[in-house]
Amino acid sequence: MKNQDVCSVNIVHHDVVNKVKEILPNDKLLSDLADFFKTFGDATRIKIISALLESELCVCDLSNVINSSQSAVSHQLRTLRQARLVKHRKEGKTVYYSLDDDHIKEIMKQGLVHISHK
Amino acid sequence: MKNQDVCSVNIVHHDVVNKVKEILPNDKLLSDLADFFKTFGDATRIKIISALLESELCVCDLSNVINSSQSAVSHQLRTLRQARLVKHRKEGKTVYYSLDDDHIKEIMKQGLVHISHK
DNA sequence: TTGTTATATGAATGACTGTTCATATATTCA
DNA sequence: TGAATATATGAACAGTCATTCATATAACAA
Repeated sequence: MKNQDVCSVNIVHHDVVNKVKEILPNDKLLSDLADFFKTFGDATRIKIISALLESELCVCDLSNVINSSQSAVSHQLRTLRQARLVKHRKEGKTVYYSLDDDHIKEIMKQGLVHISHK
Repeated sequence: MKNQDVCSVNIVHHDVVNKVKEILPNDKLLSDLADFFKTFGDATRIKIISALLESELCVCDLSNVINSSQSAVSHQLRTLRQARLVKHRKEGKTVYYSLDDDHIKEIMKQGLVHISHK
């Protein structure tokens, strides 16, 4: 299935491959990391996160700010909640969302720096 | 279509909404940012990036290190190339890939810190 | 209780994406 | 030139995902 069988015979750099294999984090961790970034990989969610960088907001406000339907926002907030990127508090009928963590701001900043440099 | 029509009548916080709307980056930038993060949002690509954090590698080495087929790796390298996350140099039949930019290491580090804290 | 409003959610749909398989290209070697 | 090897790529397929629509839930007000 994998081409290890084919390729292991003629690996170009045995030593480098082995060294990298040792240092590489395990699959579970890397898969979790991919899932974490995947959460940032959608325009609607990025807009929600960006908006929440500025201020706590309720669902209706959010849907207004980023110009998406209430349902779409609600679905994406669910995703963000499950990824533990946002937290929420309830006040009567209204639910207020905010960012869960300061790393998020840092990651967004790094991303912006990167794409601005290109 | 959007629920602005419904919701603008009874926005809970007019002032906050307007302030956030002003500060929020434009759609194009946020969309680019989402695309940037989307590139990190796949296990195969994260593995490739992680491997390249350690050392420059050719396609065959990469496919060995992360245990994926040569074709799958090649396809994902194309994606990473288009996102300008990796660069490559050719030496005979062999193509060596490496990370394009130091921001990438920083972003990976931040991501790891985040998921490790949860 | 009844009506209204804010939010959540399930189902359906269309679009997107990653892998595989087969094949093409390019380079080296005999 | 012909064979072998490293990499790239197009097509097809399967799985994933974001949105919409309809509806449910929950809280408040009359």
